[in-house]
Amino acid sequence: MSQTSSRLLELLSLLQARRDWPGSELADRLEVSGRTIRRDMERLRQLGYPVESLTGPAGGYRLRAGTAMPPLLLDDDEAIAIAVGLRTAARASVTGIEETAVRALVKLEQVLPAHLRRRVGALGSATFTPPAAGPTVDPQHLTVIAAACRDSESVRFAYRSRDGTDSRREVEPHSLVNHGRRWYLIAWDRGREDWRTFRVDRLGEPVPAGVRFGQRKLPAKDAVAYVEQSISGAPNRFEARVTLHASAREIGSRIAAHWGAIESRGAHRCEYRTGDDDLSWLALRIAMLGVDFEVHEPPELVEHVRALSSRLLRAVG
Amino acid sequence: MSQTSSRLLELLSLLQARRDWPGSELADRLEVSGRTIRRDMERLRQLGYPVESLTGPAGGYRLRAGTAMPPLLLDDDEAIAIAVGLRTAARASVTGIEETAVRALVKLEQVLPAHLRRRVGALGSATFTPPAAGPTVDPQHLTVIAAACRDSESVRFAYRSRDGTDSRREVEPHSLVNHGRRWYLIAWDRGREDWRTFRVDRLGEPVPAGVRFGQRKLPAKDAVAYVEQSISGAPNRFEARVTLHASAREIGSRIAAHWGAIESRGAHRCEYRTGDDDLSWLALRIAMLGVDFEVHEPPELVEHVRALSSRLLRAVG
DNA sequence: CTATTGGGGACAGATCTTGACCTAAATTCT
DNA sequence: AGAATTTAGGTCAAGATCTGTCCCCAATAG
Repeated sequence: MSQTSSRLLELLSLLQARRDWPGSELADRLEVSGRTIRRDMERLRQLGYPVESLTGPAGGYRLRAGTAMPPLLLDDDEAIAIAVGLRTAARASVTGIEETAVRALVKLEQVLPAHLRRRVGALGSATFTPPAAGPTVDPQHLTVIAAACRDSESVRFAYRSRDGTDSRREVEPHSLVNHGRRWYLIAWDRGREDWRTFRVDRLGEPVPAGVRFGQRKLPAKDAVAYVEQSISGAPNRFEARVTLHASAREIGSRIAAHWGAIESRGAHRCEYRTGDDDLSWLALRIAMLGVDFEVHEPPELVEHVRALSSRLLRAVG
Repeated sequence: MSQTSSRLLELLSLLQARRDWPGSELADRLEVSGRTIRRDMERLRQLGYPVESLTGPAGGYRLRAGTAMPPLLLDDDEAIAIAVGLRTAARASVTGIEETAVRALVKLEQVLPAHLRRRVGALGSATFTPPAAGPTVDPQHLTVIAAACRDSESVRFAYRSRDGTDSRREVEPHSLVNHGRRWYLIAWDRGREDWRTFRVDRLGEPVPAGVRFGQRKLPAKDAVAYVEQSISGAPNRFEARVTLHASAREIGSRIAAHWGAIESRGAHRCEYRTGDDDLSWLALRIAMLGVDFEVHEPPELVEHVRALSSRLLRAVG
């Protein structure tokens, strides 16, 4: 039944797997006549997929880039590569596509066969994460929560608040926001009967609670605004000010805009301002620039750099 | 024409965008009767997509994970997120999925609409790449070459050899191999009339030459073996041996296996061996572990760490 | 010029699709 | 327990679609 539909899908799959396909080969593979293949191409074109064709010997069909995305037909390995890629993109915190990456990840994981999911999990744990990078978010947590947001389903999880006390929460998730290298969950806390923001790196074992809920109105313009006003009272980070012995041009080409501001201080000097929660990570980020520098603020960073320096000296001396 | 096929695709798209869909809403949206929706679900199930359904109020349809990947129907933003994610996965050089990531990227880029490709390019340049990480590969180069390998199409590019001489090449690409944090292209060099391996980070402006060719037989067991025998004479890297002041367990949990070998030297000591082409990157990777250490080899690394230490000391006065 | 490959019109028979109507089963809410 | 809601699916008839065959045309590489 519906042989036509499945044949069209298979055709799309073949056209994505290789660039050029002679019609006769397609007819052979799909066990239909050449005439039907020509008609299928006509159908695909009518569906909006731009199929190019070349006549003559060495001719054939070819799927071009069009104006809209066609359905992607992936084999197992490709699906895994995409899942792994999206996980790192979701963690990146610099490109500005983290939230979209999570959305795509939710879509992918919803239909990802179980055996592939296991392989993704195994690969994910092999990724190199510098310990100085601060607490990292489990991509699995992100997808569970994002799925719950999308489907208006409440979630239960364990939470460790800033002061270290543990608790169990049941919330109605509203949205998941990436802000300043951190993920925040905005949700209505069922127990507290109020809105709360949770740092995703501080919650554990999120599980969908299976209870659907109606949308509540967020007491802010939008989710990002809410996060900003929630965390503004507790910036929880170090703001560094350093002078780099290099031109602003030279440095600017090597640093993404999200990572701090650069101001020129002459041909061979510039000032770099950047912030972070984690001193080690902050220090290394500056050291990685590979130029001489001077740390002005904060005093904790001065102390940290000094400690790092002596550790390195001990290492070789 | 072929309304059924396009409706099935739209149905798949809707089922991927949200989890639960009441049949009536689907019927409404697709402007068909409820009976047709039920029949479509039957069709999808026969095509192998596991559609779950719940009866009663709050019931509806839901696409579950099955045993095979269904076609992924992405919106523009999601496609971009996937492209960006795959680019970073292709560059990762630790997870072992780089080659698959490139293959998926080729598939995606072949059908990626032009306006989306521009957005991907813009985002890619905003990524943070530590300057100490050594020469990086342009993902665009990777996809051009991988596509040429897949489609047996020859390629032209500029190449700078190890000793710094520039040349233009026209080759018949055989395969693209990721080996030891580097990308290598194995190809038949048309000008030299022999097999060559090229480091992808040293080639520029690859363009498909439009000439198809027949497969030649590679003079080695497989592509990986060929790369290994080609580069074995020129390891071109530093091998570090350091003692870390921490237990092997503690360190092992923070380092991916690909990044080096760890051997226990008692409860509070372990030996770490790792290699790299770039001293800065090597030094920082060790420093990032956040524990005290001693560098034994190579002497260049000792010197480099000493220099880094004094730079840090200068930075804080 | 010739062989090869896609494009497509016409036709007939087979097959599929759809909505309408109806009954059954499962599940939630009252 | 009972009412309401939602999916499941059988049946039917009218209409649309699909397929293979046969045929000729246009473009292209060698």
